[in-house]
Amino acid sequence: MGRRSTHTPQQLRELILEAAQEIIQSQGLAGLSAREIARRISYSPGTIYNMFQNLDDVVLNVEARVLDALDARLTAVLKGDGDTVGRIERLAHAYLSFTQENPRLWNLLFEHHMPAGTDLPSWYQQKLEGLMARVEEALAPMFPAGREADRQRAARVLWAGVHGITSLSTADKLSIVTTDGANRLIDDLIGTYLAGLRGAESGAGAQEAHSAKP
Amino acid sequence: MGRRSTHTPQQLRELILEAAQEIIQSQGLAGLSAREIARRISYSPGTIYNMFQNLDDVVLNVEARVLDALDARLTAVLKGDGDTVGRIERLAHAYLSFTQENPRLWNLLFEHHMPAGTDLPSWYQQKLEGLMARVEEALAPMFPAGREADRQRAARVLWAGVHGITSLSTADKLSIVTTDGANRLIDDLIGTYLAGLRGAESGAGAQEAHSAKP
DNA sequence: GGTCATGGGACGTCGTTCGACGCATACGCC
DNA sequence: GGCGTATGCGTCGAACGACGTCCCATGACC
Repeated sequence: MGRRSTHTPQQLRELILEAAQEIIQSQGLAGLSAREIARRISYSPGTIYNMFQNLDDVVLNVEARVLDALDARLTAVLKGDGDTVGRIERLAHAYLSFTQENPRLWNLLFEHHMPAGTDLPSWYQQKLEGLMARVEEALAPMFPAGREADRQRAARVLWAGVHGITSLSTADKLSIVTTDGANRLIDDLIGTYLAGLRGAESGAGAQEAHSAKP
Repeated sequence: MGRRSTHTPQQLRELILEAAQEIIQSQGLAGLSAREIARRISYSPGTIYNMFQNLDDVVLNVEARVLDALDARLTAVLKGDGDTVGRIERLAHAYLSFTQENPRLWNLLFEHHMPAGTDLPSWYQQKLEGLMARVEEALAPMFPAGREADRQRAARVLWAGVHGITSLSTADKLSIVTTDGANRLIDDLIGTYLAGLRGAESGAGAQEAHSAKP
């Protein structure tokens, strides 16, 4: 069979990723197969291997799309204004909504592993750091200059905490009945943790939450 | 080939689960196959289907063993005494150590999903609640009688928070370099969250879900 | 001798490879 | 410029080994 010239290589890549994403979205990673992708885009399985190294490579690129979509969502939410706590809560709830709207795509990020011996590509790590940067950004007003390390740690703790609540709740492993439960837990985490942060600050006299340092 | 009578059904089950656990431990869930289990225990693949419904069933029972092992570890850690915060931190670090010693077994709990339409069995949910009960237990001294709902929420938030840190850290998705990083984040979470709890208590006499922000 | 655990082949699936095919393009020739 | 041929390479689909699962003749135990 000769070349078709119906799609440019770039279009073909997108076609494959789009199909793969749809399959994962509706049937989970376990439902993904090279043959099923090929069927959907009316190409043969072999063609996929012209564009990607293997199925893992396809999956990794779908993950990239998911991370981008999540980042877009968080970025949009940060556009509005409001007090610091409110912004953080909006971020967290946006994260939770995203995972609830796209549970299988989000699960993909954690159930798919690189074959042994190969690390995550650096662009992947950069996308992760970009997400974390959103939290640090929202957290910035609470930390005076010079406390970047503290801000970074707080951002990671909150990010991981929200992730944990989200993860256990979508996996149905937190003994939570309602969706609302996860939202409440997130508010509790953020409210209480930030209260603890402020308490430590004022208690130690090192810094004040919202006021400028003398 | 006739019956062997070299193993009782119960022994055979254990043999299968043991082999499956070893495979997952060394190669991850993706490396597990009925044929590989059969090879290791010197039975044929068909025999596995006499003892278990299918491979998912085998995996689910391996998960049960992992949950039991984790529970035993947490229980042992709670035996000692110390102040409340110390006990909680010991719990959390025990959880983290367990996941670091058995990363693939622990991952199993989250990368394996029930086939669509079937829920987690109730005994599985009970094991999860048993784990959560450990946290509530350690948290008990901080809550007066009548605040069981608050204690339950705090336990879930802390459990999920530690889980999130652990999860992202073992998946290498928290931009953490050292193992020590995860430990520090956990201490920060517990210390700061509990400080926030205490602040809310002394301020309002009792904490409330959303009003924890002063 | 009857029961039934067991072995192992069968079926349809999978990921991945690879050589043959034939379309799109480039070139040679008139 | 037009036409025929040669070349390159995108594409197909068969092939391979491994997979989950099913099935039933077999033959070891009671």
